[in-house]
Amino acid sequence: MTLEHQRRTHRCGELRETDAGTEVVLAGWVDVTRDQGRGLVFIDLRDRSGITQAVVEATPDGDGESESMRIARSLRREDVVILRGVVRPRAGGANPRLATGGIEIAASEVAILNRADHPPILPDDEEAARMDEEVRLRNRHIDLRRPRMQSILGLRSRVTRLAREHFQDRGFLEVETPLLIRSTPEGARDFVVPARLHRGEFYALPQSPQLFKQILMVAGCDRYMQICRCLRDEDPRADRQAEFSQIDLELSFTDRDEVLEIVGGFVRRLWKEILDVEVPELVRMSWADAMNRYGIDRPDLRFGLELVDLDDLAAQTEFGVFRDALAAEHRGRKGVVKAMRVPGGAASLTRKQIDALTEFAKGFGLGGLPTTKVAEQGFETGIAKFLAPIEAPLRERLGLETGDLVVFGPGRWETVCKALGEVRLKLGRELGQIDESRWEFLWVVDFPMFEFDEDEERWVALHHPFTAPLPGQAPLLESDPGNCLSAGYDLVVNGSEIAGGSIRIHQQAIQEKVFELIGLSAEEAESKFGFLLRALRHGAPPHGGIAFGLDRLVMHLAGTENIRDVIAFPKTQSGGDLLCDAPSAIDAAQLKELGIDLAGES
RNA sequence: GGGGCGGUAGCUCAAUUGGUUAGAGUACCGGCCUGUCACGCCGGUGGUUGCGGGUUCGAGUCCCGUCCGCCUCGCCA
Repeated sequence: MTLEHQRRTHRCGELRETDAGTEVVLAGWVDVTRDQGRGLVFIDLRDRSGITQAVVEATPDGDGESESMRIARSLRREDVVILRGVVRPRAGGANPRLATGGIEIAASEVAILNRADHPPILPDDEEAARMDEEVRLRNRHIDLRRPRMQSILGLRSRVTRLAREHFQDRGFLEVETPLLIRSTPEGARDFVVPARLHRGEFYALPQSPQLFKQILMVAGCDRYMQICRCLRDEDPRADRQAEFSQIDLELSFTDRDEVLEIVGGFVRRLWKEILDVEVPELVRMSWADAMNRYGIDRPDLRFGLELVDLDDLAAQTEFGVFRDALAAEHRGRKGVVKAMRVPGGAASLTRKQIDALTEFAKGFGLGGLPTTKVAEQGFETGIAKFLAPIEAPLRERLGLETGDLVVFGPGRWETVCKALGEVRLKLGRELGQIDESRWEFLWVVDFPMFEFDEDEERWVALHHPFTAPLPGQAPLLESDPGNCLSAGYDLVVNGSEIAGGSIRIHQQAIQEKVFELIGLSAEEAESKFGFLLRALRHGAPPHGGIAFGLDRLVMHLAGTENIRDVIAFPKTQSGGDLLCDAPSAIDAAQLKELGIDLAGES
């Protein structure tokens, strides 16, 4: 049998000095060749597992050019070849940069499985880092050959394998849920698919399997898991795609503590097995604490720069900005004054940087960003004169030291939290306060059930409208929905939300009440979510669950900040697939069959 | 929908105030080279400057429009 029809015996990253003397057959892509002249050609052969150097040599008596030598000299990058030879220690010294650097294959026979056209890009990690991502995405079949990308694909595969193993070992049943479902109100914009057999009607692609996994609980599945695709027609970000994956879980007869315990165990196992990092028992923080101290519902605990409440002290000053902020009231909530101590900030931040920070904060709705510097003799610059009367308690509360900068955020609570939270993150990054080697996990719990939507002038569910109130909080749905806490929870690592879920409403009456509060009439609720309400009537167990953002999880484990790096075939910011050039126009015949007329350009 | 940055050879980039035939590295093609591994040396091919329009004697460069990519605000139950 000729070489090109034989099977490889090893992969390109496997052979070591201990294999010396073995005859092997390797197949792969030509990474590069080094032609030393008529008598000697090196071939670096690459597959997913690594690179092995093969050598084609003229026979010592030099009886002219062999067929293998002729082929070897003709090889070009990314040609697909197979070769046979004997493993031997390197004659020319080891290459410490390769795992196989101690050996080489003395190739006796080389055959071409497939010639490659001149490749538009090369699968080189260093070049890829400089390359326009557009070019990489357009040539994804080559980009994915890079060692880094192969390694991430492998990592992602290990994560999904571990998830299936971990949860299925604990009684979770893997169940698939439909992709063509009913469009539902609330939440993100749906992707929509025309229904040929029902002219004028549409399926929606699922934003998540939420309702189906709840119905699986009603159906007695007890514990469900799925690695599923979710689709939300919203603008992407660096860590967000319209099409993404979740590790989706749901449990019956459970409570919040059990869910957090099970999920915490999985996360600790993941970090241990993938990164060999011991993650301690996960801490919990209330949403209110997170917002007040970090200005955000997913705090990055790798650094300080915490926000401190100053309402009482600010009220003792004559500073109009503080007094106005505190006097203002919005939807029953008084304005606040918060402050942040920036250690050493008086020296490390220039006037120009502070001005830029002010503009940055204004971008989040803050009226301004008063600051002052802490000197030996008192406060200097900025609003120092207003602060003089409260100097001693202010120093104590913020732990101020000479050389610090203090940043103040007066205004509506939501605005101050958002703006100072963003200022905190920006300063943390720019002042090099973030220890990239740390992993800071926490559960954020005790979310409010609702937040008020100023534009639509109605309550909207902070999590989703199937989230249950915390035990004992249900009466507040009637009396004070704005202060009713939910049984929702988010898992946060290093300021990034990697999982979120809740204990669900399993009683129809409470579900109807929540629908009513978010402005969904009984008729609408019945028409949009009737199948869920009907299920809740037919014996729904208490249940709850969670979903991991798989892509983001892999981003953290892989150490990348680009979600496209962890998705084999990602989309661009405008939702395009540059490899297959989707989306695209479709035939008039297809449109006709679907009963769709396109409106003219508007 | 808003804001910012970018688009010149296959790839990464350069091109003075608007001025000759748009250059370099690399890749690619040809030749040479028996221990390379970012191989080396010699020679060569390669351009709708994203696209369309305008100003100008003359546009990669200035103006208008548009497309595409990235970041970001809004949005993402």
